[in-house]
Amino acid sequence: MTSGRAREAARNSEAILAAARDVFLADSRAPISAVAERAGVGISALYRRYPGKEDLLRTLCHDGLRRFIAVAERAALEPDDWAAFEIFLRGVVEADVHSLTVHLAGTFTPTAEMNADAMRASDLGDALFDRARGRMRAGVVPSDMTMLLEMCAAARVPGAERTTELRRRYVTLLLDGLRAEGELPGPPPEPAEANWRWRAVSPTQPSRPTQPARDAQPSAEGSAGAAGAG
Amino acid sequence: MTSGRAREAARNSEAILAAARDVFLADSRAPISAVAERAGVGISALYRRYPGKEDLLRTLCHDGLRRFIAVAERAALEPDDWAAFEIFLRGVVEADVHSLTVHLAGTFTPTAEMNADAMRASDLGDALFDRARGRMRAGVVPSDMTMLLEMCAAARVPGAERTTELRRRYVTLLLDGLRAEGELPGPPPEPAEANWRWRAVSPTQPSRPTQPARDAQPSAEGSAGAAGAG
DNA sequence: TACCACTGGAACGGAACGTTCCACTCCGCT
DNA sequence: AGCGGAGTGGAACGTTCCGTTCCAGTGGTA
Repeated sequence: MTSGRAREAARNSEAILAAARDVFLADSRAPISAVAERAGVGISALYRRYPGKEDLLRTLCHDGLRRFIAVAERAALEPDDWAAFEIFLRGVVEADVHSLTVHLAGTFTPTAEMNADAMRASDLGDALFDRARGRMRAGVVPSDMTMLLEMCAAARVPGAERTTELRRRYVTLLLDGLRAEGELPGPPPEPAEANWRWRAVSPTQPSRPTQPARDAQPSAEGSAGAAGAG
Repeated sequence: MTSGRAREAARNSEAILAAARDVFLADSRAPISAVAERAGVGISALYRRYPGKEDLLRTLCHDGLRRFIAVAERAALEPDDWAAFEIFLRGVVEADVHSLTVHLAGTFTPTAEMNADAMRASDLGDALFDRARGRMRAGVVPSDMTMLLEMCAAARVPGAERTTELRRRYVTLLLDGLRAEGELPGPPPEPAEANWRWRAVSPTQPSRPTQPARDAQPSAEGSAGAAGAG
C-alpha cells in the first residue's frame, strides 16, 4: 500500500509540516514559498494539503497547543509538586511550544476546537502552578508563567540546538528567581494581558482571507476565551 | 527666531522621531507611512529630514545606543557594586533600549561611529558586570546580560506604561535569579552568539538600498565588532 | 499501455511599500 | 503689499513580494 508514490506523498506531508514549523518559528510572516523551498517540494504539494496559508498556520498552531497539553499532562504525573511544575516549564520551553501558539496568534481565526484546547491547556497549566504555589515567592500568578514563557522563547541564537541549550540555561535562572525571597513589584499581569495576542475576530468580520497580522500593540480588548498556553 | 514655521518644523522633527520609536518598537518592519501617520505629518516631512528609511532606522538605533551608554555611565557612579549593576540593568530595561538596538539591528548598515559607540557600550556593560560578579552565581558571563535584556524586552502587553511596569517585575525576578545558588547549565553564550543580529554587511555588497531584513536564524557568522549593547 | 494522482514551478493578479513629485501654505524679508 | 522659498500633505509611480492558480510532466498502478 504505502509504497512508491504514496510513500512520497506521506513523506512530503511531514516534510511540509516540519518545514513550516522551522520557517514560521523563525519568522511568523514568512512567505509560503519559503516553506515549500525548505521542505524541498513545490508549491502545489503545499496547496494540495492546505486550502491556503491561514489553514497551514492554524494547523501548526493547533499542533503546538496539543503538544503543550501533552507536556502538561505528562508533567502532572510527577508526584512532587515542584518537580512537576519544573518538568512542565522545562518541557514547554524545550518543545518550543510558545512560538507556535502565542507567536502565531492573530495570524488566523481560531476554530472552536482550538479554543477548547486552549482552555484545557490553560487549566492544566494553572493546576500545575497551583500545586507548586507553596514553594514560590508570594504574589506570583499563573499569568506570570505565560509572560515568562514568552520571554524564554525570545532567547534565540543561530542554530536550533544551541538555542535550546541556552533556553535551558535561562529557564533554570527563571525557576530560581521564582523561588527567591520577597514579593515582586507592580500589579501582576491579568490573564487578558498575558493573552492579548489571542484577540478574537470580531463577529461582524467573520474571516478576512489573509490577515497580515501586524504585531503592533493595540489597546483593544477583544481577547476571547483562549488560553494562556504559552 | 524659533517661531511660526520654524517652530512647527522643530515640533515635527521631534514628533517624527518619537513616532518612529513607537512604531518601529512595535514592529521593526512597519512601513514608513505608519510613522508619518502616527506623527501626524505627511510623508514629505519625513523625507525632508532623512534620505530614506534606512537612515531613519539608523538614527533611531544610534539614539538607543547613546541612551544605553548614558544609562551605563550614570549607573557606574554608584559606589556599591551590586547596586550599580542593578541600576544599570533596570535603567536599560526602563528606557526600552533593547528594541532600539538589537531589534533594529540588521535593518541598516551601521556607521563607523555606531560601531565605536557599540564597542564603548559593550565595555561599559562589561565593567559594570565585572564589578558585580562577586555577588552573582558562578558561571554567569556578560553575554548572558545581553540575552536576559533581550528576554526582558520580549515582555510586552498592550499599553506602554503597563509594559514598563511588568518589565520591572521581571527584571526583579531575573536579578534574584542571578544571585541564586548553583551553576547554570550549558555552555554560556559566546559574545558572537549574543550579538548575532549585528551581522556586518559583506564588503562585496556595499549597501543594498533597502534590506527588508527577514529575521530568520542564519547559521552565518558575519557578526562584526558591534557591541553587546542590549 | 493507459490512466491519473501527484508533483514542480511558471504565471497571474493584486497588495504593500519606498520614493518621487507637485500643488499649496505661510513665514520673513524687502 | 508683494515676493521667494522653505516646508507640508498626500497623490502617483514603479518595484517587489506573495498568495494562489494552472498546466505540463512523471512515474507508480492496473
